[in-house]
Amino acid sequence: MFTIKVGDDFLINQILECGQCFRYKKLDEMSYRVIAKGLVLHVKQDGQELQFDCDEEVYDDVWRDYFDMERDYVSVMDGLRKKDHYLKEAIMLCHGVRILQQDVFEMLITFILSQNKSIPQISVLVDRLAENYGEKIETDLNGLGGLELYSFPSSEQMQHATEEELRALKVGFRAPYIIDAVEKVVNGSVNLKRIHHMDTVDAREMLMSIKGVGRKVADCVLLFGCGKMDVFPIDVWVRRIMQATYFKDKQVSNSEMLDFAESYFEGVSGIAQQYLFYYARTEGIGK
DNA sequence: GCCCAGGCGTCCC
DNA sequence: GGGACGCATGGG
Repeated sequence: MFTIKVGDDFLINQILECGQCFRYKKLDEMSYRVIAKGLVLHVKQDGQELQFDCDEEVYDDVWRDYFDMERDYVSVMDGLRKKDHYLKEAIMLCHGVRILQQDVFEMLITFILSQNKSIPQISVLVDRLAENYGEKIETDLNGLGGLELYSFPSSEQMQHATEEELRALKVGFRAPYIIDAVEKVVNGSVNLKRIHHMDTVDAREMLMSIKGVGRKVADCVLLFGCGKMDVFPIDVWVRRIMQATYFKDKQVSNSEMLDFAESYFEGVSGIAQQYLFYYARTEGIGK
């Protein structure tokens, strides 16, 4: 057990439920189980106290980075709040959201799966891939009652997966996309070891060489798996809220929206996107 | 049965 | 570059 103090820029429920993470389970009010980095974590927040069921060393090695603890979200929010009343209201409700630093390969496959799926359905598919290709996680936790948990597979663990196998897991038309992604990652033409150090534009171009990876999926991978804060994934929800706010009086294309976002949000468009996304979903904007 | 879901590839202009 | 359409599958 390890406990730290957090400010009001950290709300575990908002962080996990804002649509970036697909491998958590709510156990109780502000209490969750998360599977990430080949580990199971139980985390609970009680006001300013954040409790991890691990020791300090594991926190320092794994979870500090995962929860993006070194980034100053207070400053980011201060900058964004000043810009307009939409951001001000979004941040008032979503001030506890942070961008998780998740595994790149997991994000790649997860967001390939995400197309034309609802968020709960994506979780089902991700779990199914983990159960079939990942490793059973050994835990010494009490109260799991025989529950088996599986880590998300590495590219190596998936490299012999076949299209028929994947279709049997009900990934549908995304099966060949996953095959192509695994192949390119394994053979190195998409180098995920180097991607963190690459320029956003180059990294995006590399990801988009994979069949089934377009601008939106690539930008989600860059944001949630590579720490690139200067991207702006546009999905149906972001499109709705952007039309309802910054582009009230005219229909705009995605590229117009992107041009606007990348200059207006000044290098933290990805974080702004996440506030707007969570805000749009919780407030049901455009629905 | 119909529509929609964190889109994308293909075809066509 | 941009619009129309098909794509597997499941839920409402």
